Amino acid sequence: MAVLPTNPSSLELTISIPGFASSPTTFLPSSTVKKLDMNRVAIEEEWMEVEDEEENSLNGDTPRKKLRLTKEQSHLLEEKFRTNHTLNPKQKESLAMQLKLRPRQVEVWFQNRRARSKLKQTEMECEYLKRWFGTLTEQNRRLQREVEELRAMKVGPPTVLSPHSCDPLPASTLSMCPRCERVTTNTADKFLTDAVTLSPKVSTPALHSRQS
DNA sequence: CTCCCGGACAGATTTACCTCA
DNA sequence: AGTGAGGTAAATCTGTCCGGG
Repeated sequence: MAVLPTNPSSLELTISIPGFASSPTTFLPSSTVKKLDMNRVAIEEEWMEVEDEEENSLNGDTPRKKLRLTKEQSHLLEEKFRTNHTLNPKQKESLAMQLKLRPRQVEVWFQNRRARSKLKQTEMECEYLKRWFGTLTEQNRRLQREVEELRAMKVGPPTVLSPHSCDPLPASTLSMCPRCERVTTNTADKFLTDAVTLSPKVSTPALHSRQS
């Protein structure tokens, strides 16, 4: 395995040898892998050595170690992600080279990043829908109150006004509005019920167009 | 057209590491 | 200083889709 002297001044984070995608577990002696500088072990021959070592130690019981990206690496990955959420093989290769990482690590990072941004988006939508639900609930309450008030008002002989001329219509005998010919009931009660049913339309928010 | 294979990806899960009480 | 809980992110696993032979 390639164990190189650490250089604390070049990195904020020091890392251990990461696992490889092709091998589910990385088994390296913990005494030797601790605090390895990722940026110093990434050249090809060294990775080959690491892979050999891994191959040889697959049956060991040393727990795999996890890579921690440096701030610089994360920053560059984020920058690339901002312009492109997926990479073609060429881009992946060149970015990996630039970051001194393996292409597989770049690929994994992008996969996880996509998952994180989708999760974030879903959470935002969830919050938005919660607020919308609250608004609708409140609106519904208001309309119910209004219905109750209108019901209370109709206790005496009801007078229903034509929606067009505002002329009083005899509600008890009304069967149809003379103008629009749509009211089929002859009771003010039904008229009021319809008014509630036909409450103002609430436009559905365009959830997917809110992403910026 | 169907089958098979390999690569890319999403989603779920595991796990190492970090922070904080 | 030590420790356990919880969070984060890298890595892995599994299943699906799709293009090419």
